[in-house]
Order: sequence, then C-alpha cells, then structure tokens
Amino acid sequence: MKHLSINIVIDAYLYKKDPDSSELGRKILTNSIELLNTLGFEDFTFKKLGLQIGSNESSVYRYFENKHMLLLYLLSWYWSWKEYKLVFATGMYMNSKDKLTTALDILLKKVEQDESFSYIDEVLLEKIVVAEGPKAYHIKDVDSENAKGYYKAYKRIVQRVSDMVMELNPSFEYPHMLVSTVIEGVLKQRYFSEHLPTLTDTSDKEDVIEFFYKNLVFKAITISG
Amino acid sequence: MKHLSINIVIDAYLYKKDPDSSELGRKILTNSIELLNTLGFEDFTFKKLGLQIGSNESSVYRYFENKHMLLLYLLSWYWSWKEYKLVFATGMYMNSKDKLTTALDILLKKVEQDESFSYIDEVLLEKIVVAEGPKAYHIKDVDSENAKGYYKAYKRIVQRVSDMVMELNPSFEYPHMLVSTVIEGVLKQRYFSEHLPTLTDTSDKEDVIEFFYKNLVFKAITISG
DNA sequence: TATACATTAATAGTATTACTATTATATTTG
DNA sequence: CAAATATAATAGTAATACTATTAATGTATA
Repeated sequence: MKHLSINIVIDAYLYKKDPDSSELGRKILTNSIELLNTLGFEDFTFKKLGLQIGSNESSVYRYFENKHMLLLYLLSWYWSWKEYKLVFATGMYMNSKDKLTTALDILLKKVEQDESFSYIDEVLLEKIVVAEGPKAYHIKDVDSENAKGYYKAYKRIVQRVSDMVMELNPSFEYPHMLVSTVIEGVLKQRYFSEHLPTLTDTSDKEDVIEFFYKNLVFKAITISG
Repeated sequence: MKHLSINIVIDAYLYKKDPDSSELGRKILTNSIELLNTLGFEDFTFKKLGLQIGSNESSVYRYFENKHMLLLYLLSWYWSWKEYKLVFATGMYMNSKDKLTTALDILLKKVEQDESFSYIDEVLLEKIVVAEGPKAYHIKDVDSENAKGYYKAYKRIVQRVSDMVMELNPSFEYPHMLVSTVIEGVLKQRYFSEHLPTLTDTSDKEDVIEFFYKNLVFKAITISG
C-alpha cells in the first residue's frame, strides 16, 4: 500500500477550506489528531491547537467551522480510509465467505502502525475513533446533520459489509444491525479493555475481541439447525 | 410492583447533598430528566434548570458538583433500578435458561410507562440513557472516576447477567464481552432506529431489536456442532 | 513591475458557560 | 424560642466558543 498515490477525498461540506490543500491545513490535521488524543474532545480548543502549530485561533476557524466539524472530518477520513482498504482487500474473484472474512479482518484488527498518508497518523486517529467517536452523532442535531450527509462515510462502510453478509445468506434479516453491532462493539470493547476491564474479557496475549466478533458474525448468519 | 415501597439507593459520592432527601432535591431530579431530554446534555445548564424549577443555579450546585455528576447519578439510578427489576423477576427456583431469558427480557424491552417511583419518569430516563449514556464514561477522567466507583451500578448488572451466562454454559469464555455488547448494542440500535435508520433494520410493527439480541446471545453461548 | 487578491497572524471583543462566594431570608429541628 | 440549616438572590471570575478588524505577507496575473 505504501507506494500507491491514493487520496482520501472528504466531502466539502465538512470543512470551510480544504485542509488537504495547504501546509497550514495539513498541520491542523496532524496536530489536531495529536491534541485530541492528549486532551480529549472536551478540553481540546482551537486556541490550544493554534498555539501548538505556531498559528492562532482565527486561522484554524478558516478551515473548520468548529471542533465538532473537525471531529466529523477526522472520522470521515478514518471510515473512508477503512473502506478503501476493505475494497482493495476483497478482490473481485473472492467467494462470499472469504470476502466477508477479509472485510471483518479489516474492521476488527487494530491498526498497528502509521501507513501511507504522511500527515495522518492512523494509529492515533483510531484511538480518537475509539474514545471520541460516539460524540460525533450523540448530539441534538443528529437528524439535520444526517440529512446533510455528515455521517455518509460511516453509513457507506456499514452498507458495504451488510451487502457481503447478504451475499452469504440472502435470507438473513438483520445485516445492518449485525454489522453496526459489530463495528460499534469492537470500538466499545477496545475502550472497555483499556478503561473498564470488568466489562470485557480481554487478554494481553491475543486479540480476543477480534476472535469473539468474527465468531459471533458467522454464528449469527448461519441458518440454525 | 406499584405497591412495593422500595427505594433505589445511590452511592453518596455521586452527590453533594442527597436529592432524595428534600422537596427541592426531588424537583431537581424530575426536572433535570425533562430538561436533559429537551435540550440534550450539551445545552443543559444548571442555570436553565434552576429557572425551570423556580429556584436558581447555586441551589442546584448544593446538590450536585456539576452536570456530569448529575448525569452519573441518573444513570446509576437507572441501572440500579434495572438490576432491582432483574433480581425481582429471576426467581430463586428458576432454571438457568429461564433465568437468562428473563434477564434479557428486562434488559432488552423498552420501558413503556412510568412505574413506581413518583418523581422519576423511567420512560424519559431511558431516553437519556440511550442518547447521553456514552458521555458518562467517554471522558478524560474515566480511570480515576472508575477507581472511585462511579460506574459501579452499570458494572454490577453486567456482572450479574454474565454470571447467568456462565451458569448456562460454564465453558463459555467471554460472558462479560457478550453481555456488554448486548447492553450497549440495544441502546445504540434504539438510537440508530430513531436517528440513523440505515444503520439498523428495525420495523414499526414488532420489536426486532429484542429478538435479534436474544437470538444472538443463545447462538453465541451454544457449543457449536 | 505594479496591482489585485488571497492567506495568515495578531489583536480585540462578545455572549455564554461553569463555576465560587456572599449575604439575606426562610424553614426546620432540638 | 433559639440555633442550625436550606434556599434565593446577587455578584463576580476565568475560560470557552466564537466574530470582526486590521495588518502583514505572500502569489498570480495584466
């Protein structure tokens, strides 16, 4: 993947000025990922971000309407990137079962190291998805934001994997519920594993979470005898 | 249940003054549930709450340190109440399978109407759990708050249902992961069902979510052949 | 080369939030 | 009835989440 020049394209309504189009914009992305990790969404401010990048508040505001929109941008980026990896990995000529297995691999495995996009640290970004992800849509304005397409990237990947489930078992009635349960589930379990371990059963040795959900999916969609 | 005089007891470290002990305190509970529903957690303030109850900001602060603690109180109340219902419903002499089925019933069924506690509207409270629940522990201070026991009520109900799972299948390795996946799952799916329907497969006619997760649990813990 | 145009940095200012502190007035309780 | 406690009213503070203005610095093009 390292040498493909692919660009993750983010819908324009998520930003005021494309952060991918300037040095300052890319600095904003890189450093907001870092700052969000160290401060958490609540304590993160554009003022602090401006300070960190040797610029100031108002310059950041020229790129993003507010920190909520910046978070949406980052999450969109993450899911678009995951989708790209997923499409890339599940080849045309794979059978349905291998396709779903591969897709689940990509959804369930932890990102272990920074990959091809120089100014985005995918490992850190995934931590933001785990820790702050739910805040993107647990807001009063969900409905209007949803109508504007702000969650499109996430919905698209759920749809894609649901289609794979349906390919394997066309009579299964709850593909979206299953897939969103699994995606939300992994993220939540990773969070629990780090912060509320009595709510999970993880071990340091192996990735139990991955195993658990993969198993769950196939048990769920198998026509029971 | 209507005529049992049971009191949900909340750990004292969640409040500054017990809201259950005074008229004003109970007014704070009743009205914060209502206001949280109409405004959402972000826009909810003690000032607005004070205004609504014909009192003021500082009086509310005498009961709760801040709105985060108030949310923790309400969630604690909800989970303690659910646990009470669960213990009450799963009788001593039930067999393991019936016990788990009953427990799942209580966890998965929507609360349909206000029950025994006069100043707490359980239907509205459940909506808060669905919409704002994740915000209680998706914060920078999770670890220290967890150490102080702030999430005890939630952890206790997960533990209790996990025990039932283990009773049914002692060799099952992931009871906590399964149970927390299911509890978080229902809440998330109810939210999706209302706001992001493409992420789920719900219908207006029947409670598909309940069916889906009950099925999932038994498929997951059955030793596959 | 001059001019226009856009970008950024610096500064200031505003409404709101999330509190703390103080005092006066009720209300309860011993 | 006195003493303690609870509440209401008011004021004040630091920080946040912005908006607006201006000045300085590029950069593009006629």
